[in-house]
Amino acid sequence: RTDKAWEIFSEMMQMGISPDVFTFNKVIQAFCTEGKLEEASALLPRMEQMCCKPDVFTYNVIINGLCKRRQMEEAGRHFHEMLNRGLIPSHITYNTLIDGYCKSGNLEQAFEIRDRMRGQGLVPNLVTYNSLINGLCKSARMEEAKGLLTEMPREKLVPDNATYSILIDGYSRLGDIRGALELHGEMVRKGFAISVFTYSVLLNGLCKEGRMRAAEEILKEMMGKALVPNKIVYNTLIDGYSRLENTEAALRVHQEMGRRGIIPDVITYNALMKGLCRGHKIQEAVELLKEMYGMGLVPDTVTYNTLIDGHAKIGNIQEGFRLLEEMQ
RNA sequence: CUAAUCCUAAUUGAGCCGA
Repeated sequence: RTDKAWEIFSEMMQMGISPDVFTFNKVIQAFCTEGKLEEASALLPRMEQMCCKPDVFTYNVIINGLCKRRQMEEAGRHFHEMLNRGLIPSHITYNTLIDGYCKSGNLEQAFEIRDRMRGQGLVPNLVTYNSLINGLCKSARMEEAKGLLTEMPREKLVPDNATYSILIDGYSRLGDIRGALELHGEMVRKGFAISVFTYSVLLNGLCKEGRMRAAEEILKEMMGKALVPNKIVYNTLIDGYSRLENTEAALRVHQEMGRRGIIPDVITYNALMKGLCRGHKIQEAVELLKEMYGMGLVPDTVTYNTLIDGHAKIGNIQEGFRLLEEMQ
């Protein structure tokens, strides 16, 4: 809501209340999260003339906005700009850049930033490790990822739920369910407080492999620890059953989530429709479209693509085109 | 208010590219 933020910001200036660094940082952050990075950068000179110099937070926010949009060259420029201004980058500055480079697939540069961080006397922390491990996992470099995990205790760092879920997800996406389950077993053995989030990652891995029996077991284990499944957990299971065209089971999970008072979202319905379409139960899928509307949910591109694809696959091109028009 | 604002992990479609 940059519009609103900007409005209030202007209003406070009109009232003669001068903004401070904090105020500016918030406005800049708002622009960044909306992807209006030009506007965000344009505020730097303005804040200087109005009240104050940009601080490390200011730069972190901007660099993060650029990293999130994979504009790494520009992020690097801002990083150097902050150095030129005599500002000392923090852990967060470095972590932000490391994550950005990892997500852009430039692991080399990510590690270089880590070294630079060390050179400045800053010790890589948990987020640094998690970001790098994530980068390695996404590049299918599991050995090195695991290597970083084992290196953590030497740095007096304790892996957290993010660390484990990153690795479990990494193994899962490479089809290495054993590796994923092994890590899970390690957490259980250690008596680690596994979160619902982490469970959902493992469940997703099992579901993608069609291991629904195992998934149900893990779900039981989770609930046995008094953890409450959330929407994502249910959506994941529905997707798993849908991939196997087990529409009965998918619908059963859908009902179960309703019984537990969890409101389905667009993803829930998209996953259900996928199963029905694959099982050639297109009519039922279309029924769900109505049900969605009834719940105040707005079908998205995925919804329509699923249905159009379903119709196309059974040769009902005409209905496919009708849906195409309906979505426009 | 202010030990305030900034960093890391999960769920849905089709197509394209690649093997």
